[in-house]
Amino acid sequence: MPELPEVETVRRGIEPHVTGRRITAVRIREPRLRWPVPRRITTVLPGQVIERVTRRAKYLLLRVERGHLLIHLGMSGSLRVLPEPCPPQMHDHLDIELDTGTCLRFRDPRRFGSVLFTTRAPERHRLLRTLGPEPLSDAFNGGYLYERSRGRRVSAKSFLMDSRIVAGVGNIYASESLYRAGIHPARPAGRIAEHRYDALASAVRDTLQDAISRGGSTLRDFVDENGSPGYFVPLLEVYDREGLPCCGCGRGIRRRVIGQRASYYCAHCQH
DNA sequence: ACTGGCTCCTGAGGGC
DNA sequence: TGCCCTCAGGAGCCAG
Repeated sequence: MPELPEVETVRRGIEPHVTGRRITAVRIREPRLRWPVPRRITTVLPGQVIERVTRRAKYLLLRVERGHLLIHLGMSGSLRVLPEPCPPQMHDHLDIELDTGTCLRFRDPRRFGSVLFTTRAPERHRLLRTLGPEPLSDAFNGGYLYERSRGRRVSAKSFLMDSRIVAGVGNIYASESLYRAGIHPARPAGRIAEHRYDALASAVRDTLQDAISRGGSTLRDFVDENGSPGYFVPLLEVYDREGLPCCGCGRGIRRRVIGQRASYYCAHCQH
């Protein structure tokens, strides 16, 4: 599933192909996503130039002249740059055709993704305005986490996955970061010392940054009709490794559901 | 203000 | 080989 590093990889992958390009047509084939794809983008977007592609949390933002297209990949969404027309397949929800003749195609079998359009400042959009700081920004640090966590009884893992606290840290990287920081995922967020939050903030940043670097080097070419939609196999130390030896102590990795989410950790190395 | 639980949907994977 | 059942998963939303 696309986590923040994959979304960033997708952003970097499509950026050179769409920036500065004028949209010639938008075709919606299957509007049913998490929210219906707004019909008006088929009339509003054509003629507009895509000025830049940015990311906020796991949302991709395509800035056009008179608004922003918000794209979320959900858990099975992908964006591909098609150099020339090719027949759409099942779950291909929409095409954004460009003046270069290339086509940006959005596909999402499980329909947890979304494609929305706003003419207002994107940070004011209801889905973006409640988001906490970006995990790779300076605003995200141990002191910030410590302050926000006082009095909170939720688990460290749920706390870290709360997008109002920090944006875009999903299930996989929450487990990985807590492991790196030596913090037990079920520990109440309000009962973690500040220096441990310093370690956690660094772990989150390093884990995501490592994965982004890996994504950048793993991808051959983003322009590929059949190939890679931007996913890659990240280097994971605990996620989905139940029963396998901990890289640190050799004891078995455990799996436990915390906050309705599978969590993986080492009971010996994390407290 | 917090917290936990529900929801959307499909494909993968296990059991038989 | 094939069918059926269960379930994971992002994250907004709602109820308590």
